Order: sequence, then C-alpha cells, then structure tokens
Amino acid sequence: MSAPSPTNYWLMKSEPEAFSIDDLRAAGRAPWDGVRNYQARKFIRDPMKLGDLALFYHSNASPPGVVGIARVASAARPDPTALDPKHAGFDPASDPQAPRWFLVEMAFVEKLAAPVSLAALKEDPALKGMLVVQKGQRLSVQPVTAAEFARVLALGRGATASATG
DNA sequence: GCCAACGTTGGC
DNA sequence: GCCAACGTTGGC
Repeated sequence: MSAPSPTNYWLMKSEPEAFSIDDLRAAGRAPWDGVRNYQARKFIRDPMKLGDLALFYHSNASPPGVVGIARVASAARPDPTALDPKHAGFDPASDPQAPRWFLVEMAFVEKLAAPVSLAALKEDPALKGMLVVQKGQRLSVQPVTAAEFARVLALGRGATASATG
C-alpha cells in the first residue's frame, strides 16, 4: 500500500507570536481556528481535503516566510471560537445552527532546515506566480501549485538557489 | 448598488 | 511605528 498523495497544496499564514511552527511541532496537531475571511473559508470548507499539504508561513515575523510543512488532519468543521464571546475571534453574527466559520485540524510534518523568506520567494522566478508574493495579497489561506510547493520545499531543505530540482 | 469610512493585515 | 492595500459595513 502506498500512502495516498495529497490532492491539493496550500500556504497557511500564522503570526508566530500567536501560533508558530514550533507550537505546532510541540502540539503535534492543532485546530486551525480563527479564520474570518470568506475567501479563506471557502478554501477550508470546500477544496481542502484530509492529507493535503501546506506551507506553514510566518507573517508579521522577522523575516516573514515559509518555515515548515503541515498536513490537513481533519475534515472541515465549524469553528467553535466564532461562538465564544470570550474569544478574540468571536463573531456575534454567527449562528450556531448555521455555522459561518470553519476550521480544519493541522498536523506537524516538518520544520524546514532553511526557512524560505518572503524575499527569497520573491527572488525566485519559478515562484513569481505565488499569491503570497503578489503586492497587496493578504489572504491567510492560499492555494499553491504542486510545482510551487515542491520548489519551496527544495529551497527549504537547503537546495541552492541555482538548483532547479 | 455606490462608495466613504473604518478596521485589519502585514511588509517594511 | 508607519502606512499601503484590502475587506467589510452601513448610509443613502
């Protein structure tokens, strides 16, 4: 039996002061809660599938960039933090009977030996189509192509900038 | 439906 | 801390 290959690849942003790759590694897996953007919700709720792989991106970091790999470890389900008045992500308009916000659980896969900074992503011609390098793009859950994912992973595992594997 | 005001994101 | 860019809200 070979392991099923992931059907989609993603980039998921988190501020390291809120939840870092080290936090995910320590936890093993964790609910990816707090997504409050309709476009990101659509990705989480619809095309995101168990086993999909994601680039774990540190935003508001020094430097910002891809620091690890995570795997989608659950189906999408309603995000309970949207219904919790004590939670920063509380949405008073959210209806428990018709959940508005969703989460998936993410599992730790790998911390990159050589984090790939946003500047490095921008410098790589092979990655010029990535959403994260586009000006003004702030979507917290983004699709990436298999080729982009493989390229970032190669860079992050220590491949030289001139390697094209 | 338009669009100004506001709040947030996130690089720098 | 600054501020550009974006998304949402709400008056009209």
